[in-house]
Amino acid sequence: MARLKRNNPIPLYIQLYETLRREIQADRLKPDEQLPSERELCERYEVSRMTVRQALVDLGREGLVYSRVGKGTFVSKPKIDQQLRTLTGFSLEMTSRGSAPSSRVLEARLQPSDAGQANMLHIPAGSEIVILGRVRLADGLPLAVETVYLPHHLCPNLLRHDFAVTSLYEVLEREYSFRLTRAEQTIEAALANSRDIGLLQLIPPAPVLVMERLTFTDQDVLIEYVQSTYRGDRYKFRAALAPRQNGWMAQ
Amino acid sequence: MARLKRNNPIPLYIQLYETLRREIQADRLKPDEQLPSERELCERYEVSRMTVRQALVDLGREGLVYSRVGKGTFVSKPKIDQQLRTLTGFSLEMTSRGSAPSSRVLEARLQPSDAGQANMLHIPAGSEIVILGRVRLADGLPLAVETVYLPHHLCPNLLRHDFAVTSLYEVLEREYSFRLTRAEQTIEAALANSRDIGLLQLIPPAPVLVMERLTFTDQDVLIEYVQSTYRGDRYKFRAALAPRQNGWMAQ
DNA sequence: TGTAATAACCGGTCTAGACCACTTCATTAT
DNA sequence: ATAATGAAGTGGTCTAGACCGGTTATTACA
Repeated sequence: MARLKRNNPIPLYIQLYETLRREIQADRLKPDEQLPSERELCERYEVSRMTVRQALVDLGREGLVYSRVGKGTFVSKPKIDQQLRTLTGFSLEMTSRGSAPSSRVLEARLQPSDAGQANMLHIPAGSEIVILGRVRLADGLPLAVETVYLPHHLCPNLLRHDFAVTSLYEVLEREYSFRLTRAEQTIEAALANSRDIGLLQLIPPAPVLVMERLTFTDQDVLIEYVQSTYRGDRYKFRAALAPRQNGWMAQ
Repeated sequence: MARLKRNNPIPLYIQLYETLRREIQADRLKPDEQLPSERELCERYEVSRMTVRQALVDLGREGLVYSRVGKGTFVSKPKIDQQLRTLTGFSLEMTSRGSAPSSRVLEARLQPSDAGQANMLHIPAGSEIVILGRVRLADGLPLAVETVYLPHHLCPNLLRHDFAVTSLYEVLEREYSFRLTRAEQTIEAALANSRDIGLLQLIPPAPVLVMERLTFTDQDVLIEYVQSTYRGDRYKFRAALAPRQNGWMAQ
């Protein structure tokens, strides 16, 4: 059992949160299995109960665990649809719902940014950006067309990866050590244009979901602008809404 | 200044949360105005700092306030687009973005539920449901077609209100004392059908956003099923996504 | 007068307890 | 055998402190 590191810039409750999350996502803790009680976790990890609760509360807010007074805390069943409140990439999302993700790269290049792109990414006009265009497939069927714009100076040499088989988010996290922590996303309906129709094998007129996303790192650095077009007949967004959490550990 | 009630089933941190929320929503605390410091709130309300923080954390999670280390906690600027994470009705949402909401009632009646409706609302098949169909307008222009299904036994005499001018959520909260606290919502793209085209004054083929929502009370009672069709050219959903709160109060 | 050190204050994290209501289960009394 | 009881364990809430690093205004020095 891993010990938590003291005198570390990473707070103890986040270390514990990530420890437990790894146990759950690696399936070492099965759905509906009971976690150690809060007081047991205190002893094992040598922290106070408030610290344990901060970790459990965060896990509960993300739907990974649920708690019952008098009984205990348990691992939740895995969710299927994309949870809007959770920031995941396409690959992770498809994997988690049991589909095999793949990609066909349409373009992967550098170019100087025009005024609009520079404004969107909060960089000086003319500075180089990485453009990555892909068709995203689930179980071999085209599901979305996605174009990502990144400031080149934040991720030099990004394009040496083959993004037909590699997850962009994994590279950004592992190789460049960016922690992607926040995003602003909009969703609207549109009619598929001729490009979408060809790439997604649609029959016009076809409705599509157009998703735009600005993703930020934990340092609040804007790292990507994504525009995705999803097939309207195959994709649905799901969100759990709550005007206030009823206590810390609602759900 | 109101005092918090002790020996009350409502936790102190929720009482404080609601006190501060009322101050903000009544505009007695203006955007970017600084709140009293955590230690000041401790003294004023005679609670410990952890309790104050639970209230502030909840306010922060909803975007009503934001905090800066070394500076203080401040009231956020009001948001414009619909925040997916926040549960609001159409009327409140339009008001908050500066549009005048109105409605045209298409149907308002009772009928026995069929199998599908009963299943959706978790009630016995054949028990009565209230059906309320409306065109929702913003500044006089049709924006959405909405049909709400409610179990009749939860809201008897609901239909004596004129829902052309009355907000359904306000009636449910004020008259029937339901606290609407949680919803499951899905969003997808579709082509407008002939009914939508007529009611929303669209020119075919036109894309629409179809939103479905199940709303629950604080007692976890399912109180409504809503299906809404929004004009794709006039409406956009916006969401702030976070994979984990970076600390409790990540803005 | 300008600047550097300092003290006061801020939110973020953490501790080591406490009491409560609820659940479960073993023990006891009927 | 069954029912009532009570103890043990659980999460939910709360207290009264503590230390840390970031921010800011003041103060003292050059």
